[in-house]
Amino acid sequence: MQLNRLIDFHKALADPTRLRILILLSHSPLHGQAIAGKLGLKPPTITHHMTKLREAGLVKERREGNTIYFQLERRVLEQKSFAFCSLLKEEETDMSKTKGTLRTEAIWRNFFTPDNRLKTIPAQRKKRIVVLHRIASSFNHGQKYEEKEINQIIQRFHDDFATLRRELIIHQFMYREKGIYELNPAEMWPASEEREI
Amino acid sequence: MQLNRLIDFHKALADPTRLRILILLSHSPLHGQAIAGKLGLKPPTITHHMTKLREAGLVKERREGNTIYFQLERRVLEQKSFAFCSLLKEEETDMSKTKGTLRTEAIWRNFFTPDNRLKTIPAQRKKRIVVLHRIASSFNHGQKYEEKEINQIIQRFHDDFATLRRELIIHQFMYREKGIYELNPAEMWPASEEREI
DNA sequence: AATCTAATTAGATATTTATCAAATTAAAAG
DNA sequence: CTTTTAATTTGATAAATATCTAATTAGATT
Repeated sequence: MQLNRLIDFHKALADPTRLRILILLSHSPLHGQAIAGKLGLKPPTITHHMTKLREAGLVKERREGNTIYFQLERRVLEQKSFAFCSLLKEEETDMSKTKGTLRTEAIWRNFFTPDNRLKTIPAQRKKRIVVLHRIASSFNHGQKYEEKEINQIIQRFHDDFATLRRELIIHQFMYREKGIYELNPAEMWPASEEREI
Repeated sequence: MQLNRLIDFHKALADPTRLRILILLSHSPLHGQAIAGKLGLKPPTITHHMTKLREAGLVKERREGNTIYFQLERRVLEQKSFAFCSLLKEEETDMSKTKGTLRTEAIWRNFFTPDNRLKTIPAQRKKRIVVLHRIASSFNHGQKYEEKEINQIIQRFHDDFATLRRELIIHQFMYREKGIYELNPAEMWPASEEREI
């Protein structure tokens, strides 16, 4: 499991001293004693923290003569910041693959072609919701979309993107603000089946 | 300082048990005993962890009869995941507002050590101007300096104070009159910048 | 070779924290 | 009002960890 890497990353950011170190390094690279000086700590303490930051991949170092400069790895920071969110998303799609109920699958078979096109928009509300679920899942949580992009993506399923777009809003899969669309959190999505709890 | 909130957030994600809880909740809301069962832990332990997750804003709860369902707050998770990156970016733009553009910072990183020494005198005129800017800024407008003082101050940056002093004059950062030096008004200083990216 | 400097390691201490068993509380159901 | 049930609080324990001083190491410089 690579959960451990994730934990080490979050542990690295779970300490005030280390956050302050990273903030300092965001201005410019620094060597150990400079950091110690600015934070009012002793060099061994800095070594301790730099070890953890290094293990998390958040800093790299270069030697210059006798002194070692530490330097922030911004890209790693950004990648790992979202790692857990991504993991949850994977889990989610895995789940819906294995857990999609028979009933749902039947609806899919009826309304989607094998290459993922929507044959017709279901008239019955419950079936329509199931279909909308699948369409909404092609968008990413947290990402903002312009109407053009929305239409494009919906059109991969069906040509009547206007109706489907409106349905996504009506049933709270997404919301619109000043022409920008974004997914609602999954908890706001309508349940497509009975509750399982 | 809202650093504490950030720390609490990362602490929340810095424990394997809590990550597993969040993964469970990403599938569906669950009540305490269910979580305890799935993880092979006792209810008090779950209470302990849910307290921390709640304080970090990562879960909310709803009561149903006697049992309490916990539910993941995806939006909060996504927002806070990037919070520290955003903070660093703000820091950075603050820096460049007060101290110069990104390009300037790159030059600084290349030519100055972290403790403000000039590694080498840039050969390229534009870069030299940027460097001279920083050195000239250590003098006060309106104050008169003797050559000895000038040398001393420049020497804090680089041992070749003669060259740098001459450059400061040539590029009109300062002028000399009867052995007395003084800064020119800032409007006479050469522009160090082309444009920001 | 001898010395200097920055960094690291080792060892000690105090704080935090993950976990559990036992006791208690809160709310619903009888 | 009493009982039931899930959750919480309390108190204890073991593990992790942030910090320091003192000793050591790794590289440069003389």
